Amino acid sequence: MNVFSDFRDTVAAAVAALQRRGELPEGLDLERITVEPPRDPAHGQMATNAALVLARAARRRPMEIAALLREEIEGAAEVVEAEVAPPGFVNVRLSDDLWRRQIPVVLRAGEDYGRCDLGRGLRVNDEYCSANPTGPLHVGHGRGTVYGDALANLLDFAGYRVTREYYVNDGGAQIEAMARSVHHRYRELLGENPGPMPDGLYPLEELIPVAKAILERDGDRWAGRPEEEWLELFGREGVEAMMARIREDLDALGVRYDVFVSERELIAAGRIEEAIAFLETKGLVYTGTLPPPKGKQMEDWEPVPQLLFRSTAFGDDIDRPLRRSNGAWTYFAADLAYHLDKIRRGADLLIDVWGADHGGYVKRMQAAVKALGEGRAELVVKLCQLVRLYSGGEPLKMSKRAGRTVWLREVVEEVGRDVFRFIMLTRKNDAPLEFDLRKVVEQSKDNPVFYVQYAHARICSVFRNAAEAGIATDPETLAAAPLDRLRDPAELDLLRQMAGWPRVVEGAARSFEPHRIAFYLHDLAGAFHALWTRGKEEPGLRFLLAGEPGSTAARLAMLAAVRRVIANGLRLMGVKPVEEMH
RNA sequence: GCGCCCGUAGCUCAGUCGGAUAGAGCGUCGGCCUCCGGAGCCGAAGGUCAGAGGUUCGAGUCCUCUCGGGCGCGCCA
Repeated sequence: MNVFSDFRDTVAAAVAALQRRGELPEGLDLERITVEPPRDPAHGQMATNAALVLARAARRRPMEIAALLREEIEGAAEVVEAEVAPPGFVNVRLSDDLWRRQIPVVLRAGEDYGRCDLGRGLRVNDEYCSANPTGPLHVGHGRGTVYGDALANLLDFAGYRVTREYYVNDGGAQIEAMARSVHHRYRELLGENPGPMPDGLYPLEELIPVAKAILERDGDRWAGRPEEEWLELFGREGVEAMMARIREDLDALGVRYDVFVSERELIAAGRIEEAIAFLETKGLVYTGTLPPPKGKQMEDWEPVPQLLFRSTAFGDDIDRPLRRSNGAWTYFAADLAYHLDKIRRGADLLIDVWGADHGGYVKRMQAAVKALGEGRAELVVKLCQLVRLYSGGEPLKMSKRAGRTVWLREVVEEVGRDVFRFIMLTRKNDAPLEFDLRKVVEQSKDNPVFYVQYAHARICSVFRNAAEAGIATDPETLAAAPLDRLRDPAELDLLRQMAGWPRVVEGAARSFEPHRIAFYLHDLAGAFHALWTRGKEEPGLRFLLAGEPGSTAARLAMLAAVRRVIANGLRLMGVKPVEEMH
């Protein structure tokens, strides 16, 4: 299917041949054998460590095994040259033709080029963003949201069955706080002058329209009434309005979900009791008293017997409370119900994307999933570090106080969806990310998005020029192109980079690291830009050559394939490939 | 005090399942626009991979410890 997995088969065949000849023992562990393009081009285009890995079990010297492997591999198809390098690598040069033949492979596969079956249809539930419905999304939410969305694209492409999910925390104390905030605004609108927004409530301006809508519909009937009468209504109206706003924010980012799950509905359906009853049957729930946290001053700490989940049985540091002293369920209890719900809906792998400030929650949730899934479901938590926002080198403080928060949508509207998404994916999820608003819009040089998009646009430009010159660019012509005209090292280098795409997809999917796509595309674009500039110095290397229809067709086929790979990569990132730069 | 994450070039960061002489962008210095789009290309300088042990044929990568930074640490979500 791709050059790398094919060569892996070649190596495996060579090992098997040596086993038949009695040079290597049977029953070797081939798992640790790797096949990879060496960093140093002097080491060929493909290298394997097979001899090094097998030496111990085979009780032979690595160099001896390597020499034997070299003989076998040299006879294999597409291998031009194989050599042994100390301490026992076998380095291989593959035929130019093999690389050229990747062009029709790419063109035929089209949008599916790079798709693989790594996931084998495994059902993945990918939950990301899940911001509380108490306000619009801010910039900090954007990173996890883009990460989770790109990860979903990636895993889908790698053969997983992905559900994209948003957990709406519409049931906790924060909703009551929002309800009171709306009521406060309601009283303001009635001219009651209730004073400044009390601490712990939300001073967001975005809640004023919610209060206004209630006022217009219900008049002053909730004024001066006890909380029990209006709290739920105000909370529900607030959640509805904020979720509508959040959906707009998600739209602006180009993020779509399959499922929104409401915490309130789970609770109303008795799912918490269900989850806890299930754990009780396993003997994992008990009433006990937790020790005070060490090293942290807790003046008001009092020993309180609570209903606890025995998470220590699954690697957590302490057992975790399920009920508060006032009898209410903890957030963790609701999360048990929610994760049980995910498992029951049929997920083999759960992915939770959280902010780094939730790191302390990982162990207990993994313990919970182990207990609830009885070992059948796995929970992977990906923590996204903070986004440090700057403007022209000056840090922007993002405090919770009203007016200082930077809303996601403002930023997306300012820099554009594609730029925002790409930048969010230029860092590993567990590394902090610097985002400078002004640099990103003013200085495109600092912006890897444009570098990649420029490559795509330049290729499109070549095709526009070809069309103007009356050169055929239809798929049949490109498919019939004499690809052996592609002989320049820079051309072959570009083809080799391009052929690495399936390997990048696999690696990125395996490690849940969509950022690898961004770096790969940057490198691929680099190889293309380099070739482009060579054409300035050596006119014979230009893509469109008057009087040489064969070479022109071959180069157009190559460009079409490279453009395809760039487009596929950008698509997984959720970034639009552009045909022209402005 | 405990747990999790991080420490790689002046800055921001990559670094493949443990592979060979550690890379990119920005910044600095020097080159390339009669020519398919210069938002581009080529070159130079810049590194005790925080430190010390260990495992291994081989460690930026795995293990232990130390130092430094971030996040978190009953009944908040």
